[in-house]
Amino acid sequence: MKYEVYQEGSVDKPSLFVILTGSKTISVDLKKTVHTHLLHILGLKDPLNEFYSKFKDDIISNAFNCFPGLRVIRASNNFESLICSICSQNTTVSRWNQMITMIKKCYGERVILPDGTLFYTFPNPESLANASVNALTTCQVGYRAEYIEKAAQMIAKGEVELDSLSQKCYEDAREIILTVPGVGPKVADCFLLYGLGFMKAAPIDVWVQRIVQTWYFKGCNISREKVRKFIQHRFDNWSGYASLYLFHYARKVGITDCYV
DNA sequence: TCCCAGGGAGGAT
DNA sequence: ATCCTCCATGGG
Repeated sequence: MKYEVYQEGSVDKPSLFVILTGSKTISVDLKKTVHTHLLHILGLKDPLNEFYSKFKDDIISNAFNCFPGLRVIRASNNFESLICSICSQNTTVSRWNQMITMIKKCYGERVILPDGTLFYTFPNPESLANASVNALTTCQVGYRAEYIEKAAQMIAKGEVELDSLSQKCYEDAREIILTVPGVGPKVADCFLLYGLGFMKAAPIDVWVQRIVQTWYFKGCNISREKVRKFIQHRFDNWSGYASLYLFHYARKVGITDCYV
């Protein structure tokens, strides 16, 4: 008896499937395993109250109040997490969702649940490694097609072992994943946080950078690398959470009227 | 038409 | 190390 967890849909319509294969009866042990896995990927074990009480400056406190209970959702599959992170660069969330949906439809496995629900799994590294850049472009991924193909080939060949990265320290894992085409500082930290669960990872995108510059550095221009170091020095193992809350807060209140 | 979107690579300085 | 330009694509 085995189980697999699939996260589906979009930010607006998230859904989650647990697929059990094997015998018809579900053992108590399996129930426990699935339960534990779900607690983990939904971040339900993360002690948010510790986070909220530990950091109380005006900015982060406002973010807490805006999104109480917001959690870091872990990916259930490392390869999917890597490709999704690569796709997220320089685009909008809606187009990002669109890209992933297309990739799954074109290269994933079609699954129909007993209740009739239809969805597609995320393709394995081999499937994407064998896809031509030209064919990938039909998934509306633009210039990222080349990144996706090369990254998939690296993983398929075993040149980078994603699963073994979680055994290493954050810095070593980061250095290795940065060698993958299409993976820069921000994409690397997305994968390290949401894929591998390194809570020290802090993805610094345009929003987090501008917000940190405005709120913590009086509007001075700070490089993304320095912003990352600042976040990690300040929030340590809560850096991933800090960047998540700052990101959503920045987008909610905008960048001009941040002193609320 | 121009600019931006949860950036990265390659090059020049 | 830091700064530039280009990359494909859709929406404002």
